[in-house]
Amino acid sequence: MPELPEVETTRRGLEPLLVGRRIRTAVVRNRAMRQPVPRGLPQRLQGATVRALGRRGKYLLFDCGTGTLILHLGMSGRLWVVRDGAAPAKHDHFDMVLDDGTIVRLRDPRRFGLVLWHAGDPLTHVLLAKIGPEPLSTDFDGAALHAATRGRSVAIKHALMDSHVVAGVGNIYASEALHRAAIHPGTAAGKLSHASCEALAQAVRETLEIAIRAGGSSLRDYVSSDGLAGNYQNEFLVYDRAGLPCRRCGAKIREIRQGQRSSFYCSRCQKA
DNA sequence: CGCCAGGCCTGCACGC
DNA sequence: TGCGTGCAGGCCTGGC
Repeated sequence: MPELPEVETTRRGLEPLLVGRRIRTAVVRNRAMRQPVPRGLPQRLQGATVRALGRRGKYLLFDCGTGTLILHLGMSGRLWVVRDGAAPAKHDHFDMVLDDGTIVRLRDPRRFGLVLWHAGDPLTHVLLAKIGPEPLSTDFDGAALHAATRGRSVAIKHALMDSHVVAGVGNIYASEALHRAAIHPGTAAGKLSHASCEALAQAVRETLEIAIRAGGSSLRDYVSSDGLAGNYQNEFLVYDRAGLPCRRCGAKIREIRQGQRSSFYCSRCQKA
């Protein structure tokens, strides 16, 4: 479930159910995530009231007053609300039981996700401190993208996925935004003009906003649960559309490998 | 069996 | 020396 639109969709879905609620108990069934889940986490959470549910990049931030639960969904993580008290399944590693009996449950088969605790300002956490501008904020625009890419020879697709350049853009939405801006994914980031950076920053913003409006994308391992089903996968311009016609010009979408990740683009719309 | 998958970190060799 | 870069590999499970 993991790029910014999916995380934001999750955040928006959980926020009204969570904020103001007390956490009755928390259960950790498997500590072996990308980093070990802190041993004392259930004790920290027990009795805490969730004051706010925020997001920075792909990280969800549960403000508990005395500290923050930092949660990342990795590649295969999903966070949803269980209302019927259903028994946890194989990869359900973490539960928060609220004072009204609902359960917020994390399922993450690959365990690339994170469940951490941080006392104080979460933005000072080592994993968050150096993250670049939020793409939907005014901090991110053509000038910011231009400044962040000067002198860099890396492919722009790669740069977009670099969280230090801009937060929250992953493999799907990098390809999508580049198509929207008519920029070839292999273009050296530092060669982009001011105008191209402006177009690309705008395209990143539009792509993410449209995807959020669609509730994010639902791929392969998605399990429908709580009205959190996303639909943006039906609107992909290029992602996973190799060989299919470009929605804009009709030329065949191509697939290449960049840094061991798949990139998709239209060779007619997106010039090198 | 091998390959692939929405993330992200580390280590290495290399060039400037 | 120190960076940026482009790789490879690792962390895991599951689907094809």
